[in-house]
Amino acid sequence: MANAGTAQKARSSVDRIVERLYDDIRHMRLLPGTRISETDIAAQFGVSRQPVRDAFNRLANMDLIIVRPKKATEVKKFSVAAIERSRFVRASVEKEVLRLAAQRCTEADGFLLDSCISLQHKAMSEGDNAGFTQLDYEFHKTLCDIARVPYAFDVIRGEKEKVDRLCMLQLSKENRMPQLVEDHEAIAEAVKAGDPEAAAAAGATHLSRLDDTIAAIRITSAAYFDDSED
Amino acid sequence: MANAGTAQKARSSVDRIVERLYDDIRHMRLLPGTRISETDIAAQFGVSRQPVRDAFNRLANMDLIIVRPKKATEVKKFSVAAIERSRFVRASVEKEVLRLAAQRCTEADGFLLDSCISLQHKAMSEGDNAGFTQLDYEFHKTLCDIARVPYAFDVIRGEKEKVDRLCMLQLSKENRMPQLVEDHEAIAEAVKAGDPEAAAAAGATHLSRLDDTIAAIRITSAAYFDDSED
DNA sequence: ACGTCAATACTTGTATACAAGAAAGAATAC
DNA sequence: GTATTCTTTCTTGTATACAAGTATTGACGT
Repeated sequence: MANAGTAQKARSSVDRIVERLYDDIRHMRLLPGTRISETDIAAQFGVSRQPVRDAFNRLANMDLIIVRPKKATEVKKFSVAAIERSRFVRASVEKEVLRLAAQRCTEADGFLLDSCISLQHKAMSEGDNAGFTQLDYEFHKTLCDIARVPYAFDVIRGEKEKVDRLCMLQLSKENRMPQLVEDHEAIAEAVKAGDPEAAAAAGATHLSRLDDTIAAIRITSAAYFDDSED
Repeated sequence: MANAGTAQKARSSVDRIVERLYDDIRHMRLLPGTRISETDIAAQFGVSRQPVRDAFNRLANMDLIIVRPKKATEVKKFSVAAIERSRFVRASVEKEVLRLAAQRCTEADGFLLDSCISLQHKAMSEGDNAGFTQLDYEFHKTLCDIARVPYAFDVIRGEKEKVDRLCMLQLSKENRMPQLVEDHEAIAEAVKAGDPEAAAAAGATHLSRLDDTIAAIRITSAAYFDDSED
C-alpha cells in the first residue's frame, strides 16, 4: 500500500499479479461481486496457486477483494460506510492542508499555483483527459507542498484511489473539467490571499462535487454496492 | 492447544499468528529491528511455514514488519515520516470532528460528555490506568457520535494504534492523566458552548501533548527509528 | 411438475519439498 | 595479525499434494 506508485526493480510473481488485479479492479474490468479463483488466476499467469494466494492476501488487506474460508473469493462491492469514511478523511485532511497553505503561501508559491492552473486550462481546451487527471494530482500535491506538509499528499492520493474505481462508472468526465478548474481557481485565490477559512470553504465546495457524483452513481449502479455493513 | 476451555471462534492459524505477533509488536516485546523467521514462528506455533507466511504478509501490509526477498524479515523501525503523516491525519480528522461536534452538540450530548469526564476523574483518582485508556477511547468516540460522523472514530483509532507502540516506551503514564483530563474538559466546554474554532484549538492542544511525548521518545530511543525514508 | 436429498465438483487452508539468493563465518593467503 | 575469498547456512519464493468445507447440480421420490 505504501509503494503503490513507486516502480519496484525486482518484481516477483506476486507483485505482477497484484498489479494486474489491482488495475483490473480499479478500472472496473473486474466488477464488484465477480468471483475469482486462485486456480484460474494461477493458470492465467502460468504460476502455481501460491503466488496468487499471496497476491489475494495483499488485495484483501487493501479491501479490494474478500476472501472467506472455503468460499469463493470475490471482488468486494462498494461499501457506503467505507466511502463515507474515506471521503471524510480526505475532506478533513484537504481542508487542513488548505488552511495551512493559506497561512504559509509565499509569492513564489502563488506563481506555482498560477502555472498549475494555466496548464489545466490548456489540457481542458485540448480535451486531454488523462493529462488533466495528472494535473489535478499535481495541483493538490503543490498545495500540500505550499502547506509544508508534503506527506499529506500520500493520504489524499490514497483516499482518492479508494473511491476512484467508482468514477470509472461515470460516462463523461470532460463536461466536468470547467467546473473543476473553476474550483481550483477559487482555491488558489483564497490561498494566495492568505485566507485560511475561505480556502477551506473552497476546498469543501470542490470536494462536494465528488459527493454528488458518488450519490448519482450509487443510484444508477446499486448492484455494485454492498447492502450490509462491514 | 486446540481449544483451551473457552469456545473458540473460527480462528484460523493465520489469525492466531497475526494476533500474537501484532500484540508482541505493539507491546514492544518484539523490538524494532528484531529479525523473525518464518521457520521459527512456524515451529513455535506447531504449524507449517505457510500460515506463517500468510501472517507475515498481513503484517507487512500493516507496515509492522518488512519482508524482502531472500533477506531476513524484521520488525519495522519507526518511520519519522509515517508518524508525521499519521499524526497529521489524526489531527485533521479530530479537529474536523470537533468543529462538527461544536455545531451539532445538543443538551443531551453535553450531559454525555460530562458523564465521560466524571468517569475519567474517577479512574484517575483510583490510578486505574487501563480503565483510563478505555475511557479515553470512549470520550473521543462520543465526540464522533456527537459530530454525527461515527465512522470518523475508526480512523482516529486506527491512527492512534499506529503510534501506540511508541508510547509503550514511556515509563509513567499516570502523571499525564491530570493533563489529559484538563484537555478533555476544555474540549467538552468548547463543544458544549458551540464554538467550533475553540473546540478545534482545544483539540490541537490536546494532540500536541503526544507530539511532545513522541519527540522525547525519538531522542531517548533513537535506535528504534529508521534513518532512511520510505 | 416440484421438492428433497445425496453425490460431485470446486473453493480455500495447510503441509511438505525444492530452488535461488544473500549473509555470515571459517579457512587461507599475505 | 589482517584482509580476502570461499563455503556453509539461513532466508524467502515457488510448486505440488492433500485436507476440509461449501455450493451446485443431478437424481429420485412424491
